[in-house]
Amino acid sequence: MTAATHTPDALAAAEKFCRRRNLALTPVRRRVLELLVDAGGPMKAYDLLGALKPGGGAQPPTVYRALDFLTKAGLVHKVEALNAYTACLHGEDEGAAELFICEACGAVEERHVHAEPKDAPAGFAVSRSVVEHYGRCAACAA
Amino acid sequence: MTAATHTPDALAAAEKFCRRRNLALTPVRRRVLELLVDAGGPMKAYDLLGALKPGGGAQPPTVYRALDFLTKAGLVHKVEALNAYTACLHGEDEGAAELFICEACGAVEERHVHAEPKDAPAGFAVSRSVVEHYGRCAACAA
DNA sequence: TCCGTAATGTTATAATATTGCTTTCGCGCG
DNA sequence: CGCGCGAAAGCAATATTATAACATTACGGA
Repeated sequence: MTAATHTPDALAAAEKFCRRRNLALTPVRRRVLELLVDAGGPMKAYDLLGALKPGGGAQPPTVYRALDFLTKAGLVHKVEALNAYTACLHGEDEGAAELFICEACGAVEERHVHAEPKDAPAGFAVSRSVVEHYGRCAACAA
Repeated sequence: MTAATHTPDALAAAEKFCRRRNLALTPVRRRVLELLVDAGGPMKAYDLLGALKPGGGAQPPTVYRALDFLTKAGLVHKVEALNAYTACLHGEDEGAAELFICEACGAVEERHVHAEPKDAPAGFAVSRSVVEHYGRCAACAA
């Protein structure tokens, strides 16, 4: 079975989100999202792979395709500097995600930026931003 | 020979920078920096590797160690979302680097942020930030 | 000289990600 | 029903990015 400790609403919300947009939240995709939600923080693709099918049956494309779908849907973000992936629970389209990653406990907090960068080069049109702050969260402060 | 089209001052400045800090800008490190400066934009580690010793003699650790040194010295930045590396020519320690990367021509513009993020979670102490904006530069505007 | 340290060389392998092709499945339609 | 279509998943192979572990060299000081 797939019992889990996640906030029960998170997956239900994702399902509603997908249904409204006519996106197919298939079992594999749902399961990947569930693993990320339960983890409460970033996971590596190969850890997801291992967790997906403990027997070792799943292949890399399975998880990468699911992550690709979830990322495009906005339900997951890639943490670029960690090569990891984290669930995004806000449910609505927002500006660029800004991530605060605690290097001690691994927790990720997410904020959303609506403003364009103030100091962009003249004429530069931003289409996508990666903003990641590493440090220590309040609970892990030295 | 190692003739190059780089701004002649860039490497001289890097040498001065290292001398003042007692950092060893060895031939390999210098050559990697030179390749990045000449490229005028981000390069992948294995492209640097290929360019370092056309005969194929260089091994991955050679270039990764040089990049590690240059990154720590602040002379090179890793472009996280591209798994690439770009020369940083400003010469002095600054706040976090903020990169504007043109997806059409590959050019990278660099700015420096001195401010802490305004919307950090309470008590979060930032030690390092990754800020990368992707889009089109003025010259490549649609 | 002899040692200690920093840098580099060398070999192997780990970790991350993609390509290309096949198979399955649900669904609309004749 | 039976067929064909398209989306998703399975599967095998391989590409790309990065590191570990150990040997060798070069150079400065005791």
